[in-house]
Amino acid sequence: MIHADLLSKINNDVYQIGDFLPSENRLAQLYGVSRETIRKVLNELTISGLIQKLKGKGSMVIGTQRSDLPASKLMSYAEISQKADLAVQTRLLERRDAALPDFVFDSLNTDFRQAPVTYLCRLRYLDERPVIIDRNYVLKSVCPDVPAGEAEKSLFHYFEHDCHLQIAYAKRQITVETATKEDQQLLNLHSQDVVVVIRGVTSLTDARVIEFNESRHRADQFRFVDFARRERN
Amino acid sequence: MIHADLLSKINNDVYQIGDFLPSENRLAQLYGVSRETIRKVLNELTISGLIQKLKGKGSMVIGTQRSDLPASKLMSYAEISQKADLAVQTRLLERRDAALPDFVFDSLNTDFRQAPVTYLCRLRYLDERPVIIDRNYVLKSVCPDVPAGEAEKSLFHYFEHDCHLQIAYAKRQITVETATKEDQQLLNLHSQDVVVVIRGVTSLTDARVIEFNESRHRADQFRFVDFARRERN
DNA sequence: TAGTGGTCTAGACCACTGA
DNA sequence: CAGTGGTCTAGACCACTAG
Repeated sequence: MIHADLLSKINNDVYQIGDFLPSENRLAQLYGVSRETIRKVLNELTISGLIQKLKGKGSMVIGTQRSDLPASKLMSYAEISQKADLAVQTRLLERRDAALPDFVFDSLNTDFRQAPVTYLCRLRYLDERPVIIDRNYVLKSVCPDVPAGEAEKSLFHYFEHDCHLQIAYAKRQITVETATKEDQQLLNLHSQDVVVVIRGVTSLTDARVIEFNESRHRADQFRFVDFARRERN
Repeated sequence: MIHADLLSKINNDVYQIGDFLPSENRLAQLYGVSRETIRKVLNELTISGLIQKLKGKGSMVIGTQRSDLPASKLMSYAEISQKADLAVQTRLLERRDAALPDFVFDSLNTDFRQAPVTYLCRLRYLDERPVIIDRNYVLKSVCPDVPAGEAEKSLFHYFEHDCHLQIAYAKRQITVETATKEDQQLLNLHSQDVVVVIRGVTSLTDARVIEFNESRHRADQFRFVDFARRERN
């Protein structure tokens, strides 16, 4: 893959921040493809915040993946941990069949009222300390069951490799809320502390919803990195 | 613009969530362009989270802009307020020449140590209540001056329309921190309260940095909406 | 089978940068 | 001026979906 090759060259400083990539025509020659094909790859790198194209000059490297790791990408906790090289642990606290509690999420998703789900509650540790409470509501209509063993590893991995379901996108919302009794207990917080709450819906490539989730983070451990491009009008 | 036209049709429910757009070939006919041109537009809508393409079936509408307005887009506060139709006010608290305080931002940007900037501190009100403290450090080398009048309106508007500088992208980081004395005073908080802090760097289309900024939000008013797509491997 | 999106091509013309 | 990226085209072949 051309994308993967350029990506690794950027991440490994073959092309450093501030450098220009070879021109589109040159890259087309080098990889033996047409210029439009190269442009599609460069476009992806642009969106990811790795390069900036300068008209008449070339494509300049402006970032790497390793520099802002725990980014806003759609990655599972397991994947992020692995990339970030952190000492991480997951403990499954609860796993049971349930109905989707309709008060938990936006009123918008009325289609899923009382839908049967597998409810998972997991506690994430960083350096032996609990930092995140993860709750997942996996729709049984899409994924009938989630083995306890898999839940302790990676949900995404289970969906994609064992169930052959392709995760495509997610909508998430970040807010800050006062810690509940349960938050305090599980994350070792005090009554006046707050947690960062991320609620979201995850969907597949065929646009079916597969799960709703809520992630409650210790505020002092929370960090969210974002890259945004301006809409050009 | 084809992009704008499809966008407005999605936002105005001409194509509703769950509907399929006309096929790529049909759209190419309708707009009198080639299919590849249509595909580029649909690709942008896909990235924005408005449609999902289903192989062999078509492009389904999965979201609108109005449904998740204050998104992770790169927009100024003035622009977001306008779109969201909020009763908003901005008060300029301070504006002076300064040197970029090197302790404020990542150690990475060493190029800018002690660079001359225009420092702005603004307080944002929502429904008469102060909710955000915005600090900007505008590089004088790129934008020599920022009139007080413009600062009270929109910085982005001033950059783009008066200075003819094109904003291209920004890197931002969200954290939660305990409120400083100044936070408490300006945002009417108590000593044990926290604020959501967004720090960022804004760059132009020619990859020059134009400003650093820090945005301190009342935690109870903070909300961040994100759409993320899974990298396909 | 016909229709859909996924990918790629070879070529054209433009606007912009820099020497 | 030559070289760069920006945009668009007309056509090809593929894999997938549905009837």
